[in-house]
Amino acid sequence: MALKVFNVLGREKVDFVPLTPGYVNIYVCGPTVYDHAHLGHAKNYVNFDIIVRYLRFSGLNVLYVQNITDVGHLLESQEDRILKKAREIQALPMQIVETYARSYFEDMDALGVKRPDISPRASGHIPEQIKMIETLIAKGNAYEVNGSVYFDVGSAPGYGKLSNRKVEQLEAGTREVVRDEKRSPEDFALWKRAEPEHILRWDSPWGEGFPGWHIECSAMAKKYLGPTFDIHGGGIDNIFPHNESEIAQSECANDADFARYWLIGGSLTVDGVKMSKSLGNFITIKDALRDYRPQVVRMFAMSAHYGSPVDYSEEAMRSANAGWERLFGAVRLTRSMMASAPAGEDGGAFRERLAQARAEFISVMDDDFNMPKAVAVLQELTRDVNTLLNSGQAVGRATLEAINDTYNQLGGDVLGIIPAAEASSSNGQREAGLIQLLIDMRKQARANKNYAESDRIRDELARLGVVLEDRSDGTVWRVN
RNA sequence: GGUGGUGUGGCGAAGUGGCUAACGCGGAGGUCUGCAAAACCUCUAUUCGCGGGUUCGAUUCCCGCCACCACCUCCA
Repeated sequence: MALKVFNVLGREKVDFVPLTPGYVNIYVCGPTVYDHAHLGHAKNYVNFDIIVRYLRFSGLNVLYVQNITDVGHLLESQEDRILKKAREIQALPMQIVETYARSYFEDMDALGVKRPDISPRASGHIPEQIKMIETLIAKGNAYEVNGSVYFDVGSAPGYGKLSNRKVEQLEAGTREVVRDEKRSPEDFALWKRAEPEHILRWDSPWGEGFPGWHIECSAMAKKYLGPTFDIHGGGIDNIFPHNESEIAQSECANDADFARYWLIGGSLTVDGVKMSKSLGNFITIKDALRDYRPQVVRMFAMSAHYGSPVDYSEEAMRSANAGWERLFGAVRLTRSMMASAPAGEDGGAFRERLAQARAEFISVMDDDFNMPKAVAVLQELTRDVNTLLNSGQAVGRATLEAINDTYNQLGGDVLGIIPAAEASSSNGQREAGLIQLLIDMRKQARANKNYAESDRIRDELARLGVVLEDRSDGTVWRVN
């Protein structure tokens, strides 16, 4: 395969060559679970979901690890985010973590984001983190002060290579307490001494404390993917200091390259400003899913290249919705025609069109996962599908099935925007029967030119969310 | 101040050294329909932030400038 990716480490588009042919190890920075996930998370994780789905579609064996951060993030005030939340609602820290970790998975499941193969938690990997910190101290890359351990940035020659920062350019840290202890302002914490009021604490060789934020990803990536692995993903807002620090720690501790390819996703913005928990300008995934189908949120998430920002607005969501409706309308029509289509009949010409769409789709996805263009390929195909299906000529079942398969694979398996045909329940069958009865009654009314009655049936059904469309070969319905 | 990124039609957005600058949304007109809806067709950027340069030719390469965003402090 000829997959190319834009490697942020080096800032150029390069051929993607897995470390082990046929296998891809990928690590993506996961959320800190102290609140419900918002659309910014949705964009990022949908993007990486599609990347993983496409790698698998390409025949690669993917091991996908995404952490859950449940300890270690400090606020400006030196408070732990999770502890702060716990105090606010009078709950144990691990209750908070559990609540929002579940919420996160609920949201991702709802969005059709496939679960990572491994979702390790920082709090469950304290020994691994301690061990890595000990290694760093032993090798002279870290030092202990008053029960805390800091990474000596000056000892890591490559520090800054991902974000193109030089240590001397960095603004000095502003945290008084931290600054006093650190040898250099740019050094960062690997382990923090726990003050008496700090509930989340573990024993360590340096006394009771808790791990710094960056070390978890280094320790867990190493545990599950090895010292060197293929892809590290994350959001642009974590490129510095988090990702940069991960690299420094891991490469110093392991004497090996860390991730070989860095794929960094652009932020979701609102009115041009980043959507974030701290700014409070966020829309939760749960809220968004009350108004839009998960497939529409996915369409929105891939309206720009994964590395670019996407701006949220009602208009953008409506646009994504309308675009999705057009695509799915063709799929729905294909499926409904399959039920009554004549068997046999090859439809050779259209098979070629489908093969062309598939080839184009692969070609654009191979080019650094160009999702907007992949959607465009499906939109162009949809024009031809609609033309065929509305041409009035009989289309054989084999052709319809080939069309359906193409949508299922490219739009369904890879992009996750075409839901599989749902098996109808007995309730569903009863509903379909009742609607068909009304359609038959309306047909009779129309035959009698009793349009007042036929329009009444159509309007009443529309009020219930059932839309009727008259085609030359009969009336079809759909639930809006 | 430093670093990274972006600037393409009413909106979102892809893209390329030169064929008609994708695709979607929106808008206008048309076909079809009892009317709709859906679909399809046509139209909707002589132009790609601004100024130079390289070139036979640049939106695409180079330089400068302007604007916006992100990061440098917690955030995917």
